Amino acid sequence: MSTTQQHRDIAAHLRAAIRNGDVTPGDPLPSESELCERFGSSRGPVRQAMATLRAEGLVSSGRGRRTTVLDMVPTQSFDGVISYSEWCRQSGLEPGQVTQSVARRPADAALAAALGVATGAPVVSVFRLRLLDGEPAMVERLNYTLEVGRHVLGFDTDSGSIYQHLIEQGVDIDNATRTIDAVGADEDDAQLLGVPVGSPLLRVRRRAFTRAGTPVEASDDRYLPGTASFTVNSIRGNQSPLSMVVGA
Amino acid sequence: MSTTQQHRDIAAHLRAAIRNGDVTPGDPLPSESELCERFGSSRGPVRQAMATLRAEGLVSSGRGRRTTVLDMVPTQSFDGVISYSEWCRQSGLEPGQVTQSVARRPADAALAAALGVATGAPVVSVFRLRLLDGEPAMVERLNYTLEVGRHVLGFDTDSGSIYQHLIEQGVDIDNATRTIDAVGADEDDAQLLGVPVGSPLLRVRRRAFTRAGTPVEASDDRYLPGTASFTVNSIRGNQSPLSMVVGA
DNA sequence: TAGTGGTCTAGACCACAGG
DNA sequence: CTGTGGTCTAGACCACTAC
Repeated sequence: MSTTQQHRDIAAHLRAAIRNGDVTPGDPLPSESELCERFGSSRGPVRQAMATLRAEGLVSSGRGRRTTVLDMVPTQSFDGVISYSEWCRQSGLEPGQVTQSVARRPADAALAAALGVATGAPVVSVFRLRLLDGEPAMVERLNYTLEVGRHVLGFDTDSGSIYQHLIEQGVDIDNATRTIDAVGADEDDAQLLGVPVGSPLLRVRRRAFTRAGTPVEASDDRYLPGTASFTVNSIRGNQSPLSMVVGA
Repeated sequence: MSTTQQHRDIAAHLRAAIRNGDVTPGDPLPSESELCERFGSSRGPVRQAMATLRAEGLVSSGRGRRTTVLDMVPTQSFDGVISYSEWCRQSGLEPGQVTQSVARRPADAALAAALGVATGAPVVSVFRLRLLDGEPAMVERLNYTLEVGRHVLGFDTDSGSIYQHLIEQGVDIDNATRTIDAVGADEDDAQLLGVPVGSPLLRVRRRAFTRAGTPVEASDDRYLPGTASFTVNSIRGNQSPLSMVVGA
């Protein structure tokens, strides 16, 4: 929104050129001075646009070298990162959900630690089977602090995106951490997804925070293999925001 | 390396302050003008340092707001991303490897596509069990184009990092894409890792490229659950370089 | 050696959050 | 309102690559 920003225009223009195939992987992008002329701007906005593309994993650059196009890697908005419904829509697929339970209950030690509350403090938990184009795809276990979860208790969890609902209620969700690993299906997972107990599932645990750093959500999503995978692009000389760590 | 760079100094100083606990999650960082004074620099380098911290998921900022510290999230160098040995060392653990086979063989259709060569063209494949502090942790299947793989054929693959060796040979590895999902152990995996066939494993497939975009490596690593997981931090208003995609 | 991207300066205006 | 971070300008020098 807001007025047009040069660096966004420039980045969008280059992104489009890459996606259209006007410049193909391995080709150089126009030089910065050329882009300055073409967009009638100074070097600042051009460099900011380049930094964006670099962060998205679309291009690689370096001293003396021309900036070159890498293989196209899809990126994802924050909404798509945190909301299954939004992710489905961005992928052109139909999300669905079958609520198993919505409950206010006391937090066990692990959940309390994740949400930054005392053990036994009340939290709101949602347990849903999620569908992809009508087929079982993921088992979702959401847990919210009471302050946030109270907006969930009065919401029809079969109707769609809880995240969307929370944003509309003015809940401040600013950042999230996801931890990805593999687990075997437990009995609930197995029954809902229609696979044997112990079958491999891709587990994504998510913690979401306010701007001030207060935890608001701690969740556990388990995907059927083949329905979802994660892709990340790393470039030499960049620190990767994704890290592999030892242990569960 | 090279002369001291202000933006790196500033970023390093702030990173250290965060890790030392001088500023704790939720606290504001010094304002940009304050940092300009303290480091005797103009705003450019300060903003570049902030952009780095933001990309690393360490801080969150926005118009009018102070830049605030998020929970500390480990980041990873490109070397750590691509090299198991380097990752272990960064984690303070001892890497190990037991080579099962090193072979020059013709590529099947899938591998040929991944490496950008013709089906049946010769490639170099390495199959190793990797250890973490002496215990089985991961099954590694590496595949290189012939031009790169010829440096591997004469290398003692039980001695350590192939990536390190390739870099020393002057191989140009500039960027890599990792795709993460879950699979069941096949017979080879099961035997080497000491788990039943079908047990959940975390699979990381990696494709590595030169600056010009030529594929050089296509690999498949399968981790025992509990030995490795991935963590990523996402911030509202940023595009995430990690994306979740439909399908295997 | 010519041109590139990386770094830096010293200014400026604006949108927005907070008191 | 004041101060913040976001955006932008118009210059400059340097390290490096490719020729």
